[in-house]
Amino acid sequence: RNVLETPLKQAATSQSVLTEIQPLTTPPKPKETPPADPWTPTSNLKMLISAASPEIRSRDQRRELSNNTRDEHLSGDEYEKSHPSRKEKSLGLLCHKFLARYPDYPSTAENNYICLDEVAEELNVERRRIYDIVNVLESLHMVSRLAKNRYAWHGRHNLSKTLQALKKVGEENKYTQQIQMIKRREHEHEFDFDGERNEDMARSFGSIEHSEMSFVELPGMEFRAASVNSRKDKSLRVMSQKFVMLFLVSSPQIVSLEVAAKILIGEDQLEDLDKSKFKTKIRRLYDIANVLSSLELIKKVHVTEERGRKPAFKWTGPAVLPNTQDTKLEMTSTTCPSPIADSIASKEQCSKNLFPSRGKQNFTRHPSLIKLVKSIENDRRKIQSAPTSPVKISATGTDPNFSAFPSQMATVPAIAEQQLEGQPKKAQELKMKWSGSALELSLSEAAPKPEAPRNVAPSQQPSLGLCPPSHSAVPPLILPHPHSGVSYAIYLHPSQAHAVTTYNPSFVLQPLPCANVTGAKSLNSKALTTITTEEGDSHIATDEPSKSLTAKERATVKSETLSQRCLKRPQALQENNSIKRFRSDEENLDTSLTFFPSGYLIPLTQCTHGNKAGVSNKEKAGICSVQHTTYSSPIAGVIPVTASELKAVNIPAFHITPFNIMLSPTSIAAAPVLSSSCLSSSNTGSAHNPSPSVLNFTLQHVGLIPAGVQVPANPALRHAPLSSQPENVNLQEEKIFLTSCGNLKPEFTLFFPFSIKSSHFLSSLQPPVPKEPQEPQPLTENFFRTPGGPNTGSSLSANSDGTERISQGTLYIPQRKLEVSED
DNA sequence: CATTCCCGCCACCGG
DNA sequence: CCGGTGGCGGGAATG
Repeated sequence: RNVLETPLKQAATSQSVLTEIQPLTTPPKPKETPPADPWTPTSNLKMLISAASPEIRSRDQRRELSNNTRDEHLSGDEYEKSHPSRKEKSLGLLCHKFLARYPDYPSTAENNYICLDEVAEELNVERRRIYDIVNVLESLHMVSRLAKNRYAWHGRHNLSKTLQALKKVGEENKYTQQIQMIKRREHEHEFDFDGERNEDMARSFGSIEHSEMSFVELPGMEFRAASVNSRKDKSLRVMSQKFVMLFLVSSPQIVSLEVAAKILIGEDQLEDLDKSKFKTKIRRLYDIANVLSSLELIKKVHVTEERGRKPAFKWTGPAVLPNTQDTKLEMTSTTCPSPIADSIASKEQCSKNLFPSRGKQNFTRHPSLIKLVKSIENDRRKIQSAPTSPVKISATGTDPNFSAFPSQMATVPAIAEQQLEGQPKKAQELKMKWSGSALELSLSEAAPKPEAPRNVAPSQQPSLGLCPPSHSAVPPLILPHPHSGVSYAIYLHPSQAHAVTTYNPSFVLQPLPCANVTGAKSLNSKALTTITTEEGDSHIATDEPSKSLTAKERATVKSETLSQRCLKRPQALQENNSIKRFRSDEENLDTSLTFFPSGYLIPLTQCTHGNKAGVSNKEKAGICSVQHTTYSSPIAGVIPVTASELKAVNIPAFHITPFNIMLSPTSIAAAPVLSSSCLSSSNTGSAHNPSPSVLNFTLQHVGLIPAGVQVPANPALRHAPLSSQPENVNLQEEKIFLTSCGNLKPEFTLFFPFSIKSSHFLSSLQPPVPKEPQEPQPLTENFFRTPGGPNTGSSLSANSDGTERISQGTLYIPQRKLEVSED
């Protein structure tokens, strides 16, 4: 069929098109392509430029010249056709145009409706292409379908939430391990896989890990018309989500197409490396990647492994912070116990459902996990009682607005602004964004030495019968494996802050936990303590490193455990009873998420329509809906709710977490900025930097850091090699930042983002994993290939090359085997 | 030749 | 039953 036709058509098209034939139905002449396009801010321009290869650009210029001066009067289609350049028709470009039409952060009030027909027409493309774009946007919840030809534009408001959710789901799915496995396999390829140990692992992964997953819904919009969110969502959307998950889960946030494709395929059917299928998958991934690139969430790079150079993409989007919200909730929870709590649980459940795993039996609870949970709960209590607990603060403000914030908090923004000063444009942008977003500084401390993963005796763990609601708190603790460390976040803005935090693994600095700091912190420390048995005082810097890592891991694990538990519960999701139960159980907990009958997760942030619609009927719905209402996005304003609801509302709104200042998302640069500032001396002239004093001030203010402690501006930064190359920049920054951290205190250790330990630990904790000492950590594996490595034991030594080794106070410069190169 | 990915056929599905 | 959706894969551009 196609075979025959295609050739003809194409032949025809290619030629005729060139000439000028275009059976466009489009009456109005589009000619938006030209410079006249209203690109969104600077970013778009940049993107465009970067996107377009030099050749194209030159071509464009030529075109302009030839065509006519940039006269407005279009000479018509003539030149239009003249751009046969394939690139000009690229999805990425098209996506840019598309995005240019809508604001990143549309106000709720606006009528952000998208009519596909219109758009297609205006952009002068076939509808089909629009679908491609919209579908991936949908996967990020940047748009939602309202009806037939209509979509609602949400922009980046929920983006952070979506990412968080995706990350979580990704973690639950053990994507990290899957990636690992694939890489390993490929590495040892024909070597055969029947290897003893590997085999086991492979098996387990293969059968168990892959699960089918359906679209991950977030808050806000799904339900509406049942019709709208008809299930059966197949690929693109889901594929896009999975793809994103891979980034969020892997530590160097780089994912190669090949791996992604394999994983995406693998899920359904255990691999049968169907070649054509693989090819198709790749094609689709390119489609998705193009859109994501337009969103500036990823960028294309190449990774050079021993096998050669492969196409890959690097995450450039906002770092997905652990779970700020949860953290916040945790803190707040004290004051307001509420239904919110379930949200997390429900969330997990949802995700679980999404990823049905075949073997329930597979889920094992790791004792340590259990312990963790418990400890957390305890912490919570303590926190509650604690005088200084943040809770109070949040409690204080009844008003969801952040105006209510305590004075100290208020200062933060100001500081931030100051910091921003030196930068020309960005600074401004940031400022603008400020209002809406929180500035995030995440500090984490690294652990110098790898420690044995678990010190804790298994026996100790008591098992909890319930799904620990508390876990709501957990999420925050969970840092992506690579970065250990607790981060505290201060939300300047209400939850929805689209704020994309820049929590970048690489930049994470962890302050040692101070005893009295806020809940989140305390949680961590406690958790650690408990788990680790050994150190009660987390506060002391020394042990921190190991602890923190552990903590993270544990947290992670724990979350898994929880979710698993949830699964265990009989059809909890679907049943009212179960729901009720949840409620009661979790009453004390607060989470930002609410359980939704539909099985979708609904983020607080966006529930705008939610309240009207769904609520009324069923009790489940009622419950959910209520919560929804409660959460209604801050932007929209507060929606009146019942008292109980109110509580809930407040919580989310305030989210004041101990310490995390989030920079506006857009400014991915944010993190970098900070870091650069640190080394400003050597660095280019970007100017200013957040002086350490400011930082200290802030930290102290917040209470994260003991008054005495100071974060020095670090001279050490200078050490960092400067490279003019773009790619290197990131690394440098990372290093630098790290260094500075190290200076912070003797206790502080530099922490390399890709540290093995964490992952290592993680893996060790994982239930499903067989007895073997372990496989090499995920990260490690990617970047550092260790020949014999896998079995080395828990020590960092895993990196045979020593790359991973970290010593206190030392600048740690990773040597990557893999090289990432810009396109 | 390899990578990237546009184009559009056509199955499907929701109204 | 029809028109909107969107899976899917050929094969053209590009590298």
